[in-house]
Amino acid sequence: MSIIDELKWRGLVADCTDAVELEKKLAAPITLYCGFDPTADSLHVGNLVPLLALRRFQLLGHHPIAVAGGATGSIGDPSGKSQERQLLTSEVLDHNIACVKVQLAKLLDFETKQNPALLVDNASWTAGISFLDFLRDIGKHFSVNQMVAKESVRARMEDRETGISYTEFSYMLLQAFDFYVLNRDRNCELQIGGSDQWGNITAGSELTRKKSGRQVYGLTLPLITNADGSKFGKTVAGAIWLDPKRTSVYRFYQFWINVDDRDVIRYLKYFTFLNQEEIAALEKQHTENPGARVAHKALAKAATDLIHGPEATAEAIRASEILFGGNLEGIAESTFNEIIGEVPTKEIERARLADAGISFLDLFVHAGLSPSKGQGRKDIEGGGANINNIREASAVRMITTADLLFGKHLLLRKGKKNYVVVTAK
RNA sequence: GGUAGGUUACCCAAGUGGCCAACGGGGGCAGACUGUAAAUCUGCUGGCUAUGCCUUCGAUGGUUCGAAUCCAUCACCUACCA
Repeated sequence: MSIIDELKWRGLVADCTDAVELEKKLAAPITLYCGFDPTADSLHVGNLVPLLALRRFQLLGHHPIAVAGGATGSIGDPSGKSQERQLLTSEVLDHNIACVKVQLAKLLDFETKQNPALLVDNASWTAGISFLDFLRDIGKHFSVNQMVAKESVRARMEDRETGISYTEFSYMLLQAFDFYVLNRDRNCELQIGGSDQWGNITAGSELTRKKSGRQVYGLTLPLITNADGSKFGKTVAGAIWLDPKRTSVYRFYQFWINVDDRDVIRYLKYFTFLNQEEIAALEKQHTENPGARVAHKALAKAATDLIHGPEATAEAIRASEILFGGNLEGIAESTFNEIIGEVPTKEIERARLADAGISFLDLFVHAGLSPSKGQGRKDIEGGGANINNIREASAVRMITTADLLFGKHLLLRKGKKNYVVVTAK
């Protein structure tokens, strides 16, 4: 199967330049790139689609280049942003790049002899260029009239309240320059990116054509949307990150388990490497018996595997089975220990549980399940609070050492899904 | 620079002297139903040492027994004019 067919059945082609020519070109291995700006010290699930797309290309023999945006990231892409952004300090930027590079490196194959992936930083070719040279060599090829017409710029120009700084306005030139340089130095002929990158990508292919007379291509991936209209990959607590220090493996796994029924098949296509037959089989099972959530489990397992590896995934699955598998009655200590470290854990001094103990309300707030005592009282009296998986509706019920599981732990829960283990020490 | 209007809780938005911790909607949290789903219905949605107390309606100062509401000054925003 060609890469284009592969992307098409997965619903991963939003737009591309000159589809016919591009398809011919892709019959033989080519070099392509995708940029990732280090806006934080971790990528999040939203970055996953283009990143996995690079890998899909690699699996079918093409040469992927992941570009860490040391230069572009220092400017800030106005695409899809309604507000001018705060510039990152160079220390933060350096830290972010270092972290993001590690994550990029995990999902691409740099070892293969055939078509090893490449990781470069665009700061390496922009750093040495003087402003004057850039204006003369690159700026000359851009028409401000056209730049202003691009959606990302126009939206900000029309919004008189926020406007757009000259810095962000120039972002497009830098990204276009990347494409030109990568084509010149590495014979890179295709750039992929999210659909919000369309303007930046076409700017790059035009610059390359004007400067080197070479035809290069662009392909954009769709913006992922949730069925209920909310933003993909964002929860109230914030983004779902790839870094386990920011989003625990358990929470990462749970994120996929909790995907809307209407989205799960689409996401299997977007976020896993399961093939057409495998996904069709899952779709069949999902349609026949959605309650079994076979597709959700497959999605969560595959996605978590990909990012965190099979071992951590197995632990997250096991913890999920224990917590959502029914009651904890007669559970073995070793089994219970499997959920520690997966769900958030809080410590409490053993002395506070001695004698009269601590009120359930105070314990609940201590565990961080409620932001304040007022809210905690409402949560508890509303019947949403559990200790050791038994509902406790009295805020003043005293919790003592007698409540400890295995003489050590308390399992608190708010609602159906929010667990915290409180450990006495 | 002139004139008019605005600034209320996470967001939108009522309230124009006491009944206001502040209507309503969205969002969020929780409960019921279910499948750790969707839809629906219900409750909650400033804090506390809690039948009461404290802080909050752009900022500061004032009038009043009493202010989100009236007055003054300042800041910011919007519209029209220059």
